[in-house]
Amino acid sequence: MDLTLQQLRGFSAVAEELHFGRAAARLNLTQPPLTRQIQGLERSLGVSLFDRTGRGVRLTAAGEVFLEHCRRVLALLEVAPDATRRAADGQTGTLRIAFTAIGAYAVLADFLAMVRKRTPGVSVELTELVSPDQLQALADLEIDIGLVRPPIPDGFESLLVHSEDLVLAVPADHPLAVGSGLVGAGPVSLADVTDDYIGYSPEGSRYLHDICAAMIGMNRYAVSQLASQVPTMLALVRAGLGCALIPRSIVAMGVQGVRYRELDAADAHSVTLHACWSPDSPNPALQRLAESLRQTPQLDA
Amino acid sequence: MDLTLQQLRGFSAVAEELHFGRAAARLNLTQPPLTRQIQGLERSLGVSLFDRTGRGVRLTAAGEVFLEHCRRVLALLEVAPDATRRAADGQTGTLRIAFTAIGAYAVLADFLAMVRKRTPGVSVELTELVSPDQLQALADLEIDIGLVRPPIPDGFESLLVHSEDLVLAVPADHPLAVGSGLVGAGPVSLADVTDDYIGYSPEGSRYLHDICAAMIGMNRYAVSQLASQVPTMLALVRAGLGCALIPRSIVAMGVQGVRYRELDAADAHSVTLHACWSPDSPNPALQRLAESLRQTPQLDA
DNA sequence: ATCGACCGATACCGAGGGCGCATGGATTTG
DNA sequence: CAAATCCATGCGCCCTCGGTATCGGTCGAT
Repeated sequence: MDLTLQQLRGFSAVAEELHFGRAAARLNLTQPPLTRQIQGLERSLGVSLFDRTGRGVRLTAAGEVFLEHCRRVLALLEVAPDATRRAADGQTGTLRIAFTAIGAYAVLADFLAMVRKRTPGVSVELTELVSPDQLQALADLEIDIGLVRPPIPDGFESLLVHSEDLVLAVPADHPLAVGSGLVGAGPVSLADVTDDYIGYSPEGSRYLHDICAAMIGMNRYAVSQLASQVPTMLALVRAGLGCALIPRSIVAMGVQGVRYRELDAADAHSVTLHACWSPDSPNPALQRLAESLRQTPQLDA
Repeated sequence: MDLTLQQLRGFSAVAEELHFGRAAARLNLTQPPLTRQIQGLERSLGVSLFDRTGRGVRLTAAGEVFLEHCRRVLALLEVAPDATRRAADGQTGTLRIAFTAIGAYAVLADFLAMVRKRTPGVSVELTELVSPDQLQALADLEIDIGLVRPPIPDGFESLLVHSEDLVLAVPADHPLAVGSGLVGAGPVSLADVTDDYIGYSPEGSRYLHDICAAMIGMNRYAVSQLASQVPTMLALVRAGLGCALIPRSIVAMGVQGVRYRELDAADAHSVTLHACWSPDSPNPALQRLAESLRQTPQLDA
C-alpha cells in the first residue's frame, strides 16, 4: 500500500487543526473517513503521526517531520498546474533562434528585443548557422526561428526583418577608394569597375550569389574566388584579390584595409533578411510569438 | 477534479518510456487504464501533455514542464516515509537540554560529546535554567534533559554525570589564603574557619544549601548573605563578606581576588550533578538516548 | 462520584471509480 | 494490400471510499 494525495491533504488538515472534526469539515468530509485516511497513512508509514490523548490530538515528532514533507509536496502540487498551463500557452518556455553571421551584425539585437517584448518570460537560445542549415534545423524541429535570406521554402511562415542595399567593397589602395569616411564620395556605376569580383558561394549563400550574378553578369562574376562567409570575402578584398558586393550593414564591422562605395541608383539592389519559422511547430512559445506577429507584423510594435 | 498520485506516477512512467504499453507494464498495469489516467490528467490540467503521433508519443512543451514538477513531487514522496520513520526512531530530531550555570563549567562539554556520540544526527538546543525551573520545564515537556542537582523527584529517570567535592573559598587577603596556586597548601578543617559564611539560597539551590548547612551547622551558616548563583557568591567572598563552600570545578573559573583551600577528609563532602529526563517523554530522540543509557550507563561509552 | 458533552474509532451499507478484457481506429511496414 | 503496432474506447466486475449510526474513552461541571 502506498501513499495517496488524499491522505496527505487529510493529514495536513488534521495537523493544522489538531481536531479531526474541524479538519473533516474543512475538507468537505465527515469525520470517519478522515480517521480512516490517517490510520491508513500511519499503517503505511509504520509510524504514529498523532498522539490521541482522548481530548484532541497532538503531533508526534515523526508527525512534525512528515508534515514538513507534506507541505512541500502540496505546495509543489499547487503550482504545477498553473506552471504547466503557462507553458502550454507559450507564456514560459524557450525559443531556439538561429542567425547567420551577417544577420547578427545588423538585426539580431533588435530582433531579440522585439522577441522579449512580445513574449516576456520566454528564454532564448542562440545558434549561428548558415541559411540552408537553418532551414534544415527548422524542419527537424531543432530550432524554432531562423534569421535567413530568401528564398523561403513552402511550408514556412516568415517576416521581413531587415532590408538593406549592397555596397561595393574595394581595397583601401584601390583607385575607387576615394573620399572621406569608410563609404567614399558619391555613388559609382558597376560599369566603372574593371576588377575581378569575389563571388558568393552558390551553395552556402545562394541568395546573394544569384543577386550578384544578376547585377554583374555571369561572365564577369566570380572569376576570382568564391566564399560564403562575408568576413572571408572582406579578407580577400583586403588582400587585393578583387572587389565585392557587400550588405551595407557590414560596413559597421570596420574591417581594416577595406573601403566602400555606394552604387548608382540604376545598379542599386537591396537584399533582405527574414525571420522564418514552421507554422506547425509544437513549441507553444513560438506559436504565441507567431500569433502576436500575425496581428501586428511591425518589428517595433 | 484534482490530481492523483497514480496519475503522476503514470505520467512519469509514460514520459520516460514514451510508450503506453511499456509504461503500463512497468507499473504492473495494463495499457487501457493508463491511457485513461493520462487522459484524466490532461483534462484536469486543460492541457495536452503528449503529442500522439500514431507511432509512439512525444512530450509537449507543457509535458516537459509538468514532468519536472512530477519528478520533484515523486522524489519528495520517495524520501518522506524514511525520513518520518527515522524521526520516529529518534535517529533524527532535536534534544532540548537545560543546564545550570555551575554545571556548565564542569561537565556540559563532555555531556554534549556523549550525546552526540550516542545519538548522531540529533541536533541539540541549549538553555540555562536553575534546577527547580529545569524540573518544571521537564514536566511541561519544554525541555528533554536537565542537568540538575539532587534531589531527583519521583517519576524521572536520571544518570549521575559528575561528582566533585566542595572546597573553601576565601578572600585573597584572608589568613587562610596561603600556599601557591589557586588552591592553597594542604587541607583545612572547618573548625579553623571563624568567619561568616556566604550561604546558598534554600529556594534556588536547596541541595547545596542543605549539604552546607549540615557540614557547618545551622547556627554558623548563612549569617552573612544568601545567594543562589555561584558567581554571585564568589563576588561576595571577594568583597570580604565571608567565605563559602564551592564545588571544586568552579576553581577553574579563575575569579580574581578569591583563593581556595581543600577540606579535611573528615569535613569533605561531595556534590553530584545528574542528567534527568522524563521516561514518558514523546520525543523519540530522547527515548533513543535513554535506551542507550540504560544499556551502557557509562558516560564515556 | 455521576452525568453530560466532546472526540476519535468502529461497523455497516451503498455508490462511484478504477481495473482488466475485448475491440476499434489510425498509422506504419513488408 | 495485409499484417503489425500502438493508442483509444466500450463494457462488466470488484474494490474502495464516503456517509450514517453508534461505541468507547476522557474531561468538566454539578
